[in-house]
Amino acid sequence: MTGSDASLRIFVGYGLKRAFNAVQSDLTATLAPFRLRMVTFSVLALIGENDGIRQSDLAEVTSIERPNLVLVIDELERAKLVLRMRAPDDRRAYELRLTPKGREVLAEARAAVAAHDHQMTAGMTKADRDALIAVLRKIELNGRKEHDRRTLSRS
Amino acid sequence: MTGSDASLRIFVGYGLKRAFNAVQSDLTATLAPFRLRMVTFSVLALIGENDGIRQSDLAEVTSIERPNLVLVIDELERAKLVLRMRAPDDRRAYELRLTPKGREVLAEARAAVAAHDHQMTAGMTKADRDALIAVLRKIELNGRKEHDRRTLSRS
DNA sequence: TATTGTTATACTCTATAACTATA
DNA sequence: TATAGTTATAGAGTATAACAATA
Repeated sequence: MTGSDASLRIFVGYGLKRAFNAVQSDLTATLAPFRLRMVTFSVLALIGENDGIRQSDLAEVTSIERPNLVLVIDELERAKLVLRMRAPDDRRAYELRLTPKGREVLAEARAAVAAHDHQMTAGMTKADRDALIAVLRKIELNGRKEHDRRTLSRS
Repeated sequence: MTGSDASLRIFVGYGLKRAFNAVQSDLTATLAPFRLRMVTFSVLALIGENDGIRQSDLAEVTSIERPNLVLVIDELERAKLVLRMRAPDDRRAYELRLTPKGREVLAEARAAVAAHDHQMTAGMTKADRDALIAVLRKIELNGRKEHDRRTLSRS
C-alpha cells in the first residue's frame, strides 16, 4: 500500500511546497562545491547587484530578520567574499561590497545555479519559464496583499 | 535605497521560494483557528483519503521522516482527530483512521484551505491553476530525477 | 536478519527581546 | 527618542542513530 495524495494535489500550495522541496534539495547540492548555502548565494548575488547596500536595506529586500542576516554576512566575510565598510555619512551603518574573490565565486556559482534552474524546468520553453516566473510573482503579491489585509484589520 | 533583486528574479527557483513563503505564511494563519499546522493538516487529509494507512507508508507519501511523523500523529491523536489501531495482520504496525471529529475538522479546514488557495491564485482561471499545478508537478519530478542521478552516480 | 514504531538528540532556520553606538 | 548593527536565545522543522517488539 503506497497511499495517494490526490485530495491535496488539487491545491496550488501543495504543489508549490513539493516543487520547492525538490528544487531546494538540488540547489543545496549545486552550491555545496562553492561552500555556499541558498541564503549565502542569494545575499552574495544581491550585494553584487546593489553595491554598497546596507544591512538593514538588504534585510528588507530578502525578508531576512536583521539578527539572522548578521550571521550570514559574518559567514561571507569570513570566506573573504564580502566586505563591511563603515558608511561615511552614518557611522552606525555598514556598506556591503564584494571582494574580487566574491565577484569571481558569484560568477561561477551563478552559472551553476542557472544550469540547475534549467534542469529543474527541463521540458519547458523559455516562454514557459517566463510565464511561470510571472505567475509565481503574482502569487507572492497576492500573499503580501492578504497579509496586509490581515495585519490592518488587526490594528 | 531599497535594493533590487532582478538578478535573482530570472530564476524559477527564486520565484518558487518567495511564492511559497507567502503562501506558507497565509496558510498558517488560515489553519490556526482549527489548531492545525501545515503538516498536521496534510497528514489529516492523507489519512482521510487513505483510511487505515500505516505510519511507515504515510511517512513515504509525505517524505516526513518516521521519527518526526510519530510526533505529528501524537499531536493529532491528542486532539482526538486520529486513532492508532493495531494492525490485525502485523502487530508491529498501526492503522490510522479519522475519528468522527477528525472528519468534521478536516471538512471545515479543507474548505478554508480551498478558499486560501483561491485567494493566493486570484486573477487566475481554473485552466491557469490546473496548468500551474501540472508545471509544479513536472518540476518536482525533474528534481527527483536529478536526485536519483546524483545518488546513483555516488554508488 | 529485517521492519514498525519509538526515543533521544542534534542541526538548521527563523523569530524576538534587549543591548551598544550612533543619529 | 529612533535607528543600525549586534548578542543571546528560543522555537520550529528536519535528520540520524539506536532501541524494543514483532516479523
